[in-house]
Amino acid sequence: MKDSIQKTSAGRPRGFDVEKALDGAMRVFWQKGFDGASLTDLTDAMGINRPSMYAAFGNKEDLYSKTMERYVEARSQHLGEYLGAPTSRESVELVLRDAVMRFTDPNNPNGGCFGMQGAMTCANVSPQLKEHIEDMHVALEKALRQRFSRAIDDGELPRGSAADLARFYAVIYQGLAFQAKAGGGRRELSRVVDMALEKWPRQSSKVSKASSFR
Amino acid sequence: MKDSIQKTSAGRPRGFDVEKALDGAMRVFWQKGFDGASLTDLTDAMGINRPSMYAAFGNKEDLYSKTMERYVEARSQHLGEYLGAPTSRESVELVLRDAVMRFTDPNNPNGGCFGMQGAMTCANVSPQLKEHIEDMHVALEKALRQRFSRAIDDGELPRGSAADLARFYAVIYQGLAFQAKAGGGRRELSRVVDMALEKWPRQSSKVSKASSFR
DNA sequence: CCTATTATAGATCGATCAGTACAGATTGTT
DNA sequence: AACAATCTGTACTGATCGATCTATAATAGG
Repeated sequence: MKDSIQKTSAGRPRGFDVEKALDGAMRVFWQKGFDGASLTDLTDAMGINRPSMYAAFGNKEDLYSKTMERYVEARSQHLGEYLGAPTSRESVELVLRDAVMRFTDPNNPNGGCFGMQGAMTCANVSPQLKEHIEDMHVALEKALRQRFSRAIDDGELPRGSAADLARFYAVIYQGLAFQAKAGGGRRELSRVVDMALEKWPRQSSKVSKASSFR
Repeated sequence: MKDSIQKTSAGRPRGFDVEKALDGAMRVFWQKGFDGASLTDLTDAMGINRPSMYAAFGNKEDLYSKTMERYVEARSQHLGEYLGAPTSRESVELVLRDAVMRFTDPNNPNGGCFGMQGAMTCANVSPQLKEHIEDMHVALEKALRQRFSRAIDDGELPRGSAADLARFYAVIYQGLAFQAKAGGGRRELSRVVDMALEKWPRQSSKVSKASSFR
């Protein structure tokens, strides 16, 4: 039989696209959270009915887990690219600029970050999934920290600053995600990124010039 | 009878403390979100039964609204004090330090900020309440902006920086709240506050000098 | 064609949801 | 003591929840 290669499995073929369905489910979970999304909401958005969903994905929590996985996979792929930039500062800037674009994407019905939405609404899921979601959020900070460590080795950054910088920009990232849901537009959030990469403004009376702030 | 002064209302007196009950409800809403919190969860935590809750607070959404009001009232009171500091920078520092303490308070079973939790889990509430929650979040940024405007008039800050600074520190605030839920400890978040009030670290070997991005 | 296998569709399951009816309990007023 | 008013506790409502049963449709291998 040599199955397992998912070749031509006998039987009626699936009448929907799994990834499209996951995208539909993600939209609903993103907008309503885990508890707020009902099976009716989900299957409607997925374009399938209940038994098809259960056969293909297991149950509601499994479906949630799979949408989350799909989301983080796409995200971490981009993250990897950005962290490949020559300097850590360029890397961070790429990450943050891209974040602003995504968080404020008008094509994205729900602003912000699906992963963060998940972390705030996963109170009623299994401990394992909860832990998995938590790990996911540490991933960004961890990736940044590794990138900054490399920058230290390269002489781009002073020693001992990797962990602090990683945490700082993780906070910026997450703050941007929330602010995007709270009315922050693309231009405004871009200014925040500018500032996060700059410094506290000089005293007024004089100066301002070099720091500029625009 | 000149009622309305809520004096000695005839009838059996209420057997519970309204504010204690609201605190119990807040804990549940904070942990589970609006959809995730069931009436059983809520009344258990409030120490009362269903009819008492409905008689005293209206319905689930009203209860949610009242816990939120109670939360923001306490918060805005402290905020007002902090913004009264001599300089805007002191004000911001007080706000952020206090935020870190609250977000990471071990007595607080749920980390982070209840208001932000609300913004992420209010998809299934009425549009009015949703709007009210949104306004609430703009309030911090607005208060900061006014404080920075005053600082500009005082000559503490360069002209035209109020809106940007307000948005920047609002992002920091909200990022801290989320990071507190994602494992960030008190020491780590305090370092982030330090950095938010400082500047990007100097280059180690040479410089990236004026390049400065953007 | 026949059988095995898998997916779809509608109906339905027990459990739980938010909300309430009703009877008893506790107060102030007369 | 009697009454009106208010709160509490139990049990219940219809609706909806997540999940499944059953029947039928569609495919592959024989």
